[in-house]
Amino acid sequence: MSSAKPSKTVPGTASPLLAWYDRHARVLPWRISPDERAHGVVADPYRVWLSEIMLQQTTVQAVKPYFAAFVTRWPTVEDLAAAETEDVMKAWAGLGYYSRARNLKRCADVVAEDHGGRFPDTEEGLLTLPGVGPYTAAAIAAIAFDRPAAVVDGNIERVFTRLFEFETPLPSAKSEIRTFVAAATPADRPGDFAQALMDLGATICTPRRPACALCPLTGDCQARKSGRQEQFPVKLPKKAKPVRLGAAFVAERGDGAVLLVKRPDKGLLGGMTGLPTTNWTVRADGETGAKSAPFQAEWRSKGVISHVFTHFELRLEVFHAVVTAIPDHEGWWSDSDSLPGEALPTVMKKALGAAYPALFRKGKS
DNA sequence: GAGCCGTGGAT
DNA sequence: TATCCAAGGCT
Repeated sequence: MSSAKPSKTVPGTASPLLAWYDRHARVLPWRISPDERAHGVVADPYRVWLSEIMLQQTTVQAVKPYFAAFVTRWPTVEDLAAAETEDVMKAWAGLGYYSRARNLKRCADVVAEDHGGRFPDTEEGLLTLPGVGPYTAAAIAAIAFDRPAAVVDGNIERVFTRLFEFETPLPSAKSEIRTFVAAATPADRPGDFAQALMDLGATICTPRRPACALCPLTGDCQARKSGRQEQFPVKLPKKAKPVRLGAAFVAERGDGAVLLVKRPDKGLLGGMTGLPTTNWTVRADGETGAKSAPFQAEWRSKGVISHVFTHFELRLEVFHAVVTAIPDHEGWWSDSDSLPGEALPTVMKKALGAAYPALFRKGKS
């Protein structure tokens, strides 16, 4: 239940917002500026789609270099469809949420093979694509095809829960928010409208200390009127993150190459490259020491690295050994030339950094 | 609906 | 240091 009353329209919202956007739109590599759009420049659906997938739960700053690398290497959806999944995973390494990368490749294949290389231009059609959910379908429909879709992301949730003081905690309030956004979305410039709301949420209507004095909607905002703008959105309390323990093993061959393995396609770090590890368990038992190594060697501890995942914290003890006899073990040996290009998630680079401080500093390659 | 799924920057 | 959280989707 919400204290906000349903309404068919949101008077005065679209016009001042778009006027603000015309002056203050962020300049982003995947974006058509409001001026360009007004002069008939059309967005490239491939770039809009790629950016929207990368931006899921990920900051603009983190996405920028990945977006540039992808569009340089794979300028069109056909190019991406022709790529090897393994190369896509390598290019995605470090960005997180790796199921996005697999779905990205699957989606490119579907668009290339089933849709003649053209993205569906309706929300319903886009929703059928792998990795494209309600938000992304609406965003692509609005931004790439200028359709009046109700785009609701985290920014827009924050803006609307403040405008109308939604007391219902997220995520329960989502459907109600969507109704309000749909009512507010104009038939004219729906793509710019959605991007304007997101820019407003990112730069003015921020989670903490929103700059209400600079907001084009400040006169329409109920939370601002009552001075409770920082109380919204209301969210359910979060669960504490348990700690899991484990061990990782850096086996070095005589020539310096390191043994790597491919992780299962599903689950944590699915489809990515990693070091051989134990299972990661909440119990500090015999499965976390050198004796749990995949094969016999002169294992020496190189310390414990800590890494925080979405739903648990990992403390990983890293063991290193120079192996003389080549062990019978799955995987491949990667030398110093190929190692930086492997599909290694950040936690694995951290573990390698414990064994080779000079090569992997702070988890970077 | 709720759990799973990464990472790095800001405060 | 601890906490939050950023253009969510899948199961």
